[in-house]
Amino acid sequence: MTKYWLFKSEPNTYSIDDLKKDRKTHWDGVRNYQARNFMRDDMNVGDRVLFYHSNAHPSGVTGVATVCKKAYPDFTAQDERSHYYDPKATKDNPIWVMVDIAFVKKLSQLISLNELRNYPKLKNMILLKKGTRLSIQPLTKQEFDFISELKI
DNA sequence: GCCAACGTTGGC
DNA sequence: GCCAACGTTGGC
Repeated sequence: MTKYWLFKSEPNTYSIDDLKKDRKTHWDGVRNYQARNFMRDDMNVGDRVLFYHSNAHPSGVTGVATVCKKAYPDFTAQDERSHYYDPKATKDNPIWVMVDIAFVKKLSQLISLNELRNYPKLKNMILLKKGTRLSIQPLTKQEFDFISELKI
């Protein structure tokens, strides 16, 4: 069954334009157990992804992507030179995983966090709940469809 | 297992 | 840059 997700990224680090240029990328650097578990346990090839710019001006949804490779070890956790290095990660116990995502489309206009807050249909979105900082969040099909069709 | 201290996220 | 909210760490 297709599932729906929201991925946050700081555009300074990796933007929708970077993904458009690269066509696909590995989603490295997730160091939160809940987000990891979503990737490891629930994500499958073909799942749909909303691409969200965080720490941006403004922050908001900027595009759509799709999962194109199931979870596998995040090798940056074992690379001492990486910003994402985790000394506890080993070959036998990589701890952290990543998936690959592929570019689908960039929205004609960013849908800002403020705009999202205005839609009653989205009032239960995890993103809009106070205090949630999860960088990978599940969406309902209704949420995904509604948002991805707001701007062509 | 509790919880204070610390680090991080991310909107503003 | 500020700071609220949250997750993690580590002493006990």
